[in-house]
Amino acid sequence: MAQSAGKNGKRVRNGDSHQALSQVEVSLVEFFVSLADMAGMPKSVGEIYGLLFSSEEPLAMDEIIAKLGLSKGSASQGLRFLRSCQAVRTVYRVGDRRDFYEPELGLRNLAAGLLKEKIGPRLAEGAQKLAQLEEIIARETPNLRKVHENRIGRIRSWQRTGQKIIPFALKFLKG
Amino acid sequence: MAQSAGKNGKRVRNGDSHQALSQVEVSLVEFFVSLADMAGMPKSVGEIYGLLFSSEEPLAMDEIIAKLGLSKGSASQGLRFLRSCQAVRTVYRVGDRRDFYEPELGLRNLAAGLLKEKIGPRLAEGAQKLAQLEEIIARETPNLRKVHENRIGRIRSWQRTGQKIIPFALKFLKG
DNA sequence: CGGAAAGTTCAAAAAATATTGAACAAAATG
DNA sequence: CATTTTGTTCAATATTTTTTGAACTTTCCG
Repeated sequence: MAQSAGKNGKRVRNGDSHQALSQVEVSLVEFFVSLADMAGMPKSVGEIYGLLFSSEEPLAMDEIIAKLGLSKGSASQGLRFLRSCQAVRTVYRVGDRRDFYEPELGLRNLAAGLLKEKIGPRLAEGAQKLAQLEEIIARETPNLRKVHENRIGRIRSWQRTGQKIIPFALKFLKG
Repeated sequence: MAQSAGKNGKRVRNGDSHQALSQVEVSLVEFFVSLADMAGMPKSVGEIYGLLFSSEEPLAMDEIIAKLGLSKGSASQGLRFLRSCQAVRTVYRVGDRRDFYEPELGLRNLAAGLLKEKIGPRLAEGAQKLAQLEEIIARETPNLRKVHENRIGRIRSWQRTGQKIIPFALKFLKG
């Protein structure tokens, strides 16, 4: 049977493949896929998080693969990414060699993970580039230097504002 | 001459093409290209904004094209995008048929523009999808429904938090 | 008008990104 | 050990996104 329904209602064949997802699963996966895409992450990452989010129980990689019809490679990389920003956690189960995954549900932790692991490093890079820029500007003629120093000052001010907001916003995200 | 230097210091040939950029211009363009990429925008958008940011005077499209070596198409679309989120403004000049562009420098305005024009609409979409989801869930068996309502509640709570933070952050961004 | 300058549009090409799957490693099992 | 299970890696492939440039519109100017 290609449309089997357990005790949990209608089942849907999505795309072309594999193990059926319920309507709710499909919708949640779509929801997180569009979030992922908004955040510039690969679709597969959204799919995986969405599936975990919709599941009461933690899932193992092979279950994720079966449900979403992803390749092993995608699943492995997607989970690696989600772990790396602490959007999912592994759960151990007695008598089962596989790693099970459950989603982080706290907005605060999700945001903090993303910030620390993904955004922070890039901002640091940016700060470094700015420093190099200062050096270059220092060697300019006084006239030009003035203009450029003014503009660079703008960016510095953006940075300061950002650094004031971030911890504040995180505090706001309690719960 | 391929390396001409005006009164404003060293000139650099970037990539392969066209009109030389100064070191500072190159660095600022690179800086904004990496920002753009962080924000999931095309490189050309970062280049254009970076060039305008580095320029004391507003620039016309053909000047941007000449300096960056972009195609007309990219320049036109890039500027359209930047206008659409109010990251650049057009400036009119007497006796010149072209539109000149200058960058918005206020972080507050930049953030507000992006939020209103690009992020807001997608969040609205998301809210709508959520509503559809509720309908689907309402038709589930009581057992499953309970689980899913709980999860959806999470997302709702994320939304509420987000909506509280945004205006607050914008106020923070004064200056 | 006729033509040139400014700018837009969009199909095709190029470049960047994500996904696949087969080969590999590590750990458990018997 | 040999074998199976679990998971990773990465070169090749597929997909998506960006860029290009030629055709087109519009406006300006003599």
